[in-house]
Amino acid sequence: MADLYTIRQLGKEFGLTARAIRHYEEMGLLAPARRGLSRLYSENDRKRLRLILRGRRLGFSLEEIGEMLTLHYARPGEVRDHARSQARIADHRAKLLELKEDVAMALDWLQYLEGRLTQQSPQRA
Amino acid sequence: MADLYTIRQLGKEFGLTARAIRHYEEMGLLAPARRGLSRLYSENDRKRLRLILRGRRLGFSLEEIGEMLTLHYARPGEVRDHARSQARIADHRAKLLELKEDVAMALDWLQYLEGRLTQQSPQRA
DNA sequence: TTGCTCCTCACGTCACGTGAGGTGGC
DNA sequence: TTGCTCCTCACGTCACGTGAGGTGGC
Repeated sequence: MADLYTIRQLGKEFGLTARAIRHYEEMGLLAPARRGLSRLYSENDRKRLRLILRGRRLGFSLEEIGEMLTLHYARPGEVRDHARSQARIADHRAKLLELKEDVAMALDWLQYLEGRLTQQSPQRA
Repeated sequence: MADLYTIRQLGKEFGLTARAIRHYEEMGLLAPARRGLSRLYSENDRKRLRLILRGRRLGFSLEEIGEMLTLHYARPGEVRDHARSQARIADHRAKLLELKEDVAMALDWLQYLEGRLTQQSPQRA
């Protein structure tokens, strides 16, 4: 009935080891159901994992990601420290805007490196 | 005469500990001059450090960054494995384009979270 | 019973953080 | 001599990787 995933299935889908996924659980970012000792991940767990991985790629710590997940899954009325949440969002936005600049500059840099490589010293068979 | 920096000066400028900068040297990414036991960083060392930090923010390993620095500072004729270098550049470009998407999605997400926060449950003093 | 996947330790690794304890030149 | 900054170990931390050794259901 419900779409359920084993840890290896999720790992394969996202290119993770089972250990990594268990680590996110140890850190309080996931709380899958169990069938006996085995973990069973719901569609919602899968969505949380997707958010976790995006946060990691962007350079956020698991703690920061946990905060944002709590904010994301809380109903607006449940959010405790409103001012703090807004400040964290502002900080993260600032970091992302800098990262955006970094990405653009790095893409230009790769372009430059590639140009130098292909222009001169063509493969002499 | 020459613009020279101490390890703390560079650390302060880039928001790093001296330990971090020494670590990059241990990993072979920097090779500052010495005055006695103390390290002295040139303008070129400073530029290398800037590139190292951008690479780190973008999620590359120190080993990957080292490769790219070697490529960057080599004269085109000196580049050994041409095909490999182009492949690495292509891989990094692909990663950066995905990261660009991640940044855009995360910025939208923050917008959404902030909207939910400010719309409803206005601070009741 | 054999295979496969799951599990829980538990030590290793990468990129540093953080003192501990000591030296050097204005 | 006092302060400051530098140094070299060396152990700690975060986010996992990587076996070791064992269990469970098709």
